[in-house]
Amino acid sequence: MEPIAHSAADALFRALGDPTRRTLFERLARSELTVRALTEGAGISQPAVSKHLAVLKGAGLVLDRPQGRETHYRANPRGLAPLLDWMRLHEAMWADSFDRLEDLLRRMDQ
Amino acid sequence: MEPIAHSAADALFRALGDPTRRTLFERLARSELTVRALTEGAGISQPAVSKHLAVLKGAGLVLDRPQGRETHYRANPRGLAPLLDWMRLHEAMWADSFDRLEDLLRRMDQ
DNA sequence: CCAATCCATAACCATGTGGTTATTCAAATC
DNA sequence: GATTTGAATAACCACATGGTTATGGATTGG
Repeated sequence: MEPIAHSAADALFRALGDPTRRTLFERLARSELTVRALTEGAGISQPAVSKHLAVLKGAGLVLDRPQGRETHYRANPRGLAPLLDWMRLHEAMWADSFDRLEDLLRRMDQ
Repeated sequence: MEPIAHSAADALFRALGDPTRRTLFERLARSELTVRALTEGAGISQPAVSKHLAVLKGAGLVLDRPQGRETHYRANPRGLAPLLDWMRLHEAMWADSFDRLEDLLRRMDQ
């Protein structure tokens, strides 16, 4: 249920604001993993992991690939694009540091 | 549920995750404003604005300049640096994924 | 076919968060 | 000096959030 129209950046910031969730995302950025594999070492229960994954998926940060009874998750390479878009709005505040990321964004948009 | 390692990126993501707070930050990125000026047009009470400003200040996103009975706030030009650092940390990761994909496509072409 | 496994969902609980109004203190203004 | 004004703090409240255990549906394996 979404009574208010949140921007894409909203969902991204909120999703990444939780350290546990950000850790899950970082693990998925390295390799595709099942929920089972993610649960091991996460320090929380499997349902908690599933809920975090649902949030990450809702923010467009991860993609899921159901295969039989297990679900494989991986990072969405373009998931961070809206975050880069938002940061570009404030480019003036740190323009000198922005060039490399801007270049990356261009490559991701291909 | 005791997140021990609270990184700077944590505070940034959490602070920017709230749309009201991000709007305040964006206004301050344009010009320095008093709490009074920020409250007008924010749609919330003055104490609510003050609390948001305290969060933004805690995240290093804004700086305050008390002057007499009013306090002027402005965006901290270096406030977004940790966020940029976090993205740079993952830049290599994205690039790797991207390179692997390019590599795969190249091999398929032959 | 039956049992075990993987994952999502439901139901619940404690704490955090964002808002309010009331209050206080310092500083302008009269 | 008295009053008004700006901003932070306190006290409180409703709801969101992140965790748990319990459950169920689908799939795999013996």
